[in-house]
Amino acid sequence: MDAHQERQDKREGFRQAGHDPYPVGSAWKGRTPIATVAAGDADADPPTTVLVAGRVTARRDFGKVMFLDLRDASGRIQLYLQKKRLPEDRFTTFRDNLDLGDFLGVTGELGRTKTGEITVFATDVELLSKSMRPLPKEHFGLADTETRYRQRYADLAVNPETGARFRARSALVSDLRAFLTGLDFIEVETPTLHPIAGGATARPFTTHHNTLDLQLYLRIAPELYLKRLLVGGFERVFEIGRNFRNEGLSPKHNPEFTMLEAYWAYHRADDWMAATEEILEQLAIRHASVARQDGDAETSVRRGGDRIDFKRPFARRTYAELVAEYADTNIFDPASVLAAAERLGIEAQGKTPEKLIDAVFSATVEEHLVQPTFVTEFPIEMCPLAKARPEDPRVGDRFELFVAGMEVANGFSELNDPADQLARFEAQVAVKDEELPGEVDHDYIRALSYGMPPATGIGIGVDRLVMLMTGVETIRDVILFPLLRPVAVGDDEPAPTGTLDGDAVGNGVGNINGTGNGTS
RNA sequence: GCCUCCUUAGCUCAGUUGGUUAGAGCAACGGAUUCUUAAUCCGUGGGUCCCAGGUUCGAGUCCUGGAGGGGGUACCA
Repeated sequence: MDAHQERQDKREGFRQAGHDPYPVGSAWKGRTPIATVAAGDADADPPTTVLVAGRVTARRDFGKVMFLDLRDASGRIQLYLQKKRLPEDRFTTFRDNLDLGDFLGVTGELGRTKTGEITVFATDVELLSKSMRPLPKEHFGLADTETRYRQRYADLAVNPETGARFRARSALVSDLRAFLTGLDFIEVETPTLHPIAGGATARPFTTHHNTLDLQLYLRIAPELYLKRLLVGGFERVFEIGRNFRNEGLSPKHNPEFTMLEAYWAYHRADDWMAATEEILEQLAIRHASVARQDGDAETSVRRGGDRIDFKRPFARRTYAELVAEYADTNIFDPASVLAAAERLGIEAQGKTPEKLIDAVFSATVEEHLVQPTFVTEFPIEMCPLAKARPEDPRVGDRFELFVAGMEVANGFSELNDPADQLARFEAQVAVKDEELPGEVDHDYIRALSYGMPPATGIGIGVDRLVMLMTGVETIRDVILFPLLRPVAVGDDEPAPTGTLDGDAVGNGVGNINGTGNGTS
């Protein structure tokens, strides 16, 4: 008999004893979080009565008495079940049919065991949900990376550091939002279904809308919509949302990822650099403690063998001087760039000049940008949506922030000259590259032609930021359900058969038409 | 896409130059046990060694192909 059959028998055992294995359980709505109970007065006389609920994660059985560990989102507490303190037959039913992983609701008195441990001495216990599959053993954890990603629920259930990392992510995103709203930015939501995939260079996912018989793209960036809002008079806007790029997977890339984009009228790229280093320094102080060791500065994180310090100000280096330093190349001299590509074994054939420069930069400079560094003054050809710098029109008024060799943010002074923008769009379309838009976004040009105030915009890769702050080296560790190739899953829990009004069927058939909880 | 490494019980892992019936801990099952906490003690069951071929007297182990995953690389503002 396999483990699943044993649990089916136990579930039936609960039913036979009059316990619904899947009750609505609302009596525990008023339960106290376990951490709060555990911090309560265990020595009160008379003892405090408490209600707790959670998952059973350990069991120590003494025949007529039983210790359980109960865990909820806030923490863990020990339960003490004793036959004579519980209602008739309750102890026997639970002793015989309880499994690790089951959810219980418990009423009890807060007290201490002989060893002094704060414990809930149960006076009543209810099964709140039966677990039909053994969780990985808590003590050994779940180490297999594939299982942790495919079955994140199991990873979260047994590996506390996983849950902690995603709570840190949530808190960090809240802070990002609070920082911007504190500067009077307003948060907006723009379309993710785009008729033209613009605002970045990337291969898009395609999809189709039936009623309009329309080919659509999942957005590769929200940029062009957010700037339309600048035209409309929103002077400070931001969006936090998902972008989709149909490209390879790597420790730094997931096909869908979270981007913060923010646009700030009457400011220029320099202003975003200053604001960004302030934000990141604060985030490091507040959310990166798990990535630090004793004695590290409060603004620093560890990554591999490196200690990265987010203390302001960050380094500022121009693109040209970095390429000169690490590749001994003059980016403004095509012959010099070509020679560098040859030295580095980069295939120049079929690459536009700016792509070739970028390839040289990636191969030689990126790995050296470990400490937070703003790279500035990108060649203007690499900035199709940015203004040129008035001091040197060969370069855009643009920066990228690199940390640990990763691009974390990208910002510039936004091009608002409609004629210039149209010319650059037309040049992109002429290249006929899968990663460039296939047609000019004339509506965007029309918007610009109404007049867009001078402004600066920034995009921050939220997943990568969370990686840095939580000290992990793969993006899959900060995305709850990273993309994996699907595999067939066996069905070991057949739907109940027989009469539909039998007790064993319960309420399971009420939703068979597929109406979920969503609004419609 | 290419290179490379990994895949053994529910989980974490052993498994020698190819050699008897593939092991351990935890989990599970039966029993004992009224203060344990990785409880303890006695006993039991549990395997598509990722899949399919091949070599061999004999394959978890060697070879070929495939699948899934990790890393690298390519691609990637």
